[in-house]
Amino acid sequence: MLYFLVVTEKKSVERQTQWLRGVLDLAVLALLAESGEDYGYTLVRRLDEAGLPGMRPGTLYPLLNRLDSEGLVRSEWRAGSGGPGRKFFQLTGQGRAVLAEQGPLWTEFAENATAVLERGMNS
Amino acid sequence: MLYFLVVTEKKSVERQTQWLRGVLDLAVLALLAESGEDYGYTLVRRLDEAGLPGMRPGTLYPLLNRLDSEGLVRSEWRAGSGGPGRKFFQLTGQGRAVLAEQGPLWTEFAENATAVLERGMNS
DNA sequence: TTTACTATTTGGCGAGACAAACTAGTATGT
DNA sequence: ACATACTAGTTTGTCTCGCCAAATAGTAAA
Repeated sequence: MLYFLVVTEKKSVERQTQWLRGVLDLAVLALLAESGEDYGYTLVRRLDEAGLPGMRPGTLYPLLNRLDSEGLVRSEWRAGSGGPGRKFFQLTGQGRAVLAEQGPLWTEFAENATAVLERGMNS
Repeated sequence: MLYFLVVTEKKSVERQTQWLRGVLDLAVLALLAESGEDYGYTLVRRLDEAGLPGMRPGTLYPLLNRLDSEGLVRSEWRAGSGGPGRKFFQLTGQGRAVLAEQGPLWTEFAENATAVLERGMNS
């Protein structure tokens, strides 16, 4: 019974991380748009607070570098005030454009998916 | 310029297919809950009508078999009235339980993600 | 018998998320 | 001085799942 609980809980976590696929990068762009700039470590916290928990460094940092090499963000090393150096990221014009273009598409998709699930659950 | 258009359009499509990860199976369970039973070919159409377009047979059929082997649906071959045989799927109790448990989690996740994106877009 | 529509199967590919281990700078308590 | 803990970022190998393409086949209409 405990085993069952553990398994289903693990499965839920795995599923939620699947859900992040494809929208995590938009979420990061959105957080950068909101704060002007930020670095990886605190972005993890902000994602967590925003209800998108469980981000691992091995997920976020490669993503940030990917966004960088795609030109959606730019990065700059700065000395850390208390702690090691930090790589600050900020949105580029291109990044802002992608966010403006893809954000509404996500909203629409999410609404459609939610509608399907709720119709199914109420039958 | 045309090249650019083609590329960004392709990227959008790619992104939307990423969004399906982890929720496509719930959507299929929901459609089966709604209709009692159904088979692959028409599920593609129903997904399309529900705003989750572009499903390929190479995606849906393996998914249905996965759900079958996980015990979330059960399947039965029946002769097709006009056309080849059809493999009908219907929800099991376990499938219904998974839908009831995971569906609300999706709703919550989708709302959180949407909120983050919208805060980002309005700043 | 050719064409078109319906229906399912199979195989290979690739993006990206994970876990885990690693490097390192700073701060705190003893 | 030393151990410990916290902050910060990197690297590597593995796995899932959705994609594309192509094969297989039954039925129906021309």
